[in-house]
Amino acid sequence: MDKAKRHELEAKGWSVGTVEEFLQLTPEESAYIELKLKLADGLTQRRKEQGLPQIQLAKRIHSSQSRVAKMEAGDPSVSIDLLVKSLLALGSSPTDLAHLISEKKRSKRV
Amino acid sequence: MDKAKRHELEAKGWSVGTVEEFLQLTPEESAYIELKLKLADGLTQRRKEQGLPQIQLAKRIHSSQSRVAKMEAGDPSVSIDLLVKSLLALGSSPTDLAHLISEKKRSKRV
DNA sequence: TGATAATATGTCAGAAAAGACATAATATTC
DNA sequence: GAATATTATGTCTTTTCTGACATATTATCA
Repeated sequence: MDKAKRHELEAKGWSVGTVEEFLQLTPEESAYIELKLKLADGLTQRRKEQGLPQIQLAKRIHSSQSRVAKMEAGDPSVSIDLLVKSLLALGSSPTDLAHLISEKKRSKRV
Repeated sequence: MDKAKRHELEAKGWSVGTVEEFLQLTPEESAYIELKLKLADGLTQRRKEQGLPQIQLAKRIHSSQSRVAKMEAGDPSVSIDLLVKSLLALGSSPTDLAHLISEKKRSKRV
């Protein structure tokens, strides 16, 4: 957010902070969530590279389309374990995972 | 294992292979297990660096000494999630985790 | 547009992982 | 080598995660 926008909002009585602040997350909690989101994004990326719909990936990992959707959304109900297993099933190497993890956050298109 | 040793064992009727072969693990399964062991080793390493006994780490992450022991042993009953959360609690950054993951296996002292 | 494919969301029973406790096995120190 | 600290193992109960299903929402394209 740029300074002008922040000041405009604050002038209108909004308190502007990070999502982390808003949700009262500890640094570890937000690090954990960001990690998960990086893996989630990586999964979507890899799946699309291989031209697979979620249902196909689901079959490959013996899961369901809905769970794949939740994985890619970084839903709280999915574990890092499942994400890692899925990435491995798509052919990611440990090094690939390391890259995903240390990568900068990719911003969402608007 | 060196060639001489292998031949010696095979001469005696042993079939020599990898643990992976022995346990009939798929590549993804063994990649998953190796990943877990790397995190487990990293955890032990970090904990000792900070001079903490397992019970102390346990308290910090609101868990128990026995679970920490199982984590460090890479026990099947512990998830990657828990390992990651513990590493984060010890101050590891995402980059640190990435390093752990892409590191070569450390051999056990004999 | 309407038809169809792809994704997202909500729910639930069963499976997996969690913390906790007791206790066994090792290290460490005196 | 006894005393103590640390780590490992086994087994409970409870909590969390999973796959599956139904269904809603959103893209894609004829």
